[in-house]
Amino acid sequence: MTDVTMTPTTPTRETTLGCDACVMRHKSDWQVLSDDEIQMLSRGQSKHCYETGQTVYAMGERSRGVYCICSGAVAIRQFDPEGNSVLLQLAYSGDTLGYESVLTGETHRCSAEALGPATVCLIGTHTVKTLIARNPDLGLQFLRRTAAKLQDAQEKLVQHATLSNRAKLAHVLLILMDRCGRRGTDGAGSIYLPVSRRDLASMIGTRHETLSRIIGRMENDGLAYFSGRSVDIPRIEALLGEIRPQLVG
Amino acid sequence: MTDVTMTPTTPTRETTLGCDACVMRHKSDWQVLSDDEIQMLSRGQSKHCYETGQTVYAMGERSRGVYCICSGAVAIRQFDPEGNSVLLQLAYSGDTLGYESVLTGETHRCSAEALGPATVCLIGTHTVKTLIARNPDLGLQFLRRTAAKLQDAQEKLVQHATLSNRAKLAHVLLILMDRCGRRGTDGAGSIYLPVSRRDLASMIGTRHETLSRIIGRMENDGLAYFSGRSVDIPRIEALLGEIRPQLVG
DNA sequence: CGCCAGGTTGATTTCGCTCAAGCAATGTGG
DNA sequence: CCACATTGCTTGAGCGAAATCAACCTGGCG
Repeated sequence: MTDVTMTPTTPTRETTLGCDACVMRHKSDWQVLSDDEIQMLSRGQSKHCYETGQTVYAMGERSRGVYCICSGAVAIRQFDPEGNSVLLQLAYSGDTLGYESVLTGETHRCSAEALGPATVCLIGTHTVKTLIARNPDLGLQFLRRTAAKLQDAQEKLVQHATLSNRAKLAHVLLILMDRCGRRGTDGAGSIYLPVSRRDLASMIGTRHETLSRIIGRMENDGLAYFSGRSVDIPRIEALLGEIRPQLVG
Repeated sequence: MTDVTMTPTTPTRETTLGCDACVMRHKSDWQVLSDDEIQMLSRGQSKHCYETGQTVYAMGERSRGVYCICSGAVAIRQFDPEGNSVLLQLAYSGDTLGYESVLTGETHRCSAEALGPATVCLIGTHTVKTLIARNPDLGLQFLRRTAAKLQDAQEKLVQHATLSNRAKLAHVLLILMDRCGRRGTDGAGSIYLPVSRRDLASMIGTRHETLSRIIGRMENDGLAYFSGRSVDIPRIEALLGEIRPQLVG
């Protein structure tokens, strides 16, 4: 049972450059906007800096708009009534968060928490709605993104239903490898995990003690070596082979 | 290990009324269309009748457009490499399916199968894209729908990670109760299940043998009585109480 | 009639959860 | 600088839940 109290949301407010100068200008969903729409975006936005562990928005909170990550990584979690948390998604710079709540008008279903120092822009509800009405491509872009996330979530559901915990861990490691891993020359790789063991455990739907044991067994089998938040993977294909363990024929 | 071969997709083609006369005209996502856009929809659409078990579209198939259910129920499944299937979603009349693939241009990630006699309209890719471009509200409607489905899928993920199989079954029963159940006078209810035990088991992420045992225990505890596809629930609130079993302190 | 698919039940084993202790790193206040 | 609490992780023992393998039942159908 974890403590549900969160670090108070008191990020530093910044009033510097507009969105036209943003590094993510051409890499985010907002790339479909024209120059004057970007100006409109700039005016309806405010940039905030978060420290590790600070809350960008909290579950149950009223939506104030959507959040666009300029730098850093953000964890999207949901808490169950007992206070346990499940890490649903990792978001990185360029990702836009929280538009579900803007669309439905309901409160946030998830919390968003900075995993390290992060800068995030809040784009007010009114501005978002105006921009979507003005440029339908933005809505389409969000639709494409949401559809992709839905497929992702469904794939996870299938895996939770069919794979062993060990296979699920292997899968998560491969995904993290793509995202924040460095590839070696000979099919080897290494990852610096952006999350704690507890979160990693919640991602594969198990307890942290069980995760510990799985890690131990994986090290015994020479699949992956964990030390703090660093993971070394001698042969990446070996992890791939773990994903269908029961297919030994 | 189930057989992956499917009943051939040879639905009866119908060339009767247009979409303006459809019963779902004002209940589906297409309700945002104007009269002449509905005419356009009618011309770009073809209606098909499916028998129980017939495939509307199959996983891996190229997308031909989106599918709008006029009547009947459709199961959305995914198969894993071993041939096991996971039932991801139940769709009913008024629901629109398969637009993810239209948007991404990829092949279908899931299969759709008629659970009983069903009539489904196929709206060709070109028509869909034209209509979305012409009336942005349609895209927004799809976005809202997709966002809702995403929240749904995420909620399921949290439940798979935290709840027991018994609690998950209780939850699924409550959802089915809303969808296809009849409420009694005194807090009782009954459901006619639209799916087999195997599918029900896959919905809660377990084997059908285990489901059988859970059902047995639930009957012992007087929570729900199963007979074929009929379920009788004496007290619906009792099921609700099952969902947080470990909260007894 | 025999066959088959779908469902139930039983026996056995594996796996993961729970509770509990221990340990290292970090922080805090005297 | 040290005693002490806290946090994150690991490890162990015992137990309960679920997977697996297998037999068996039942109703529908050629």
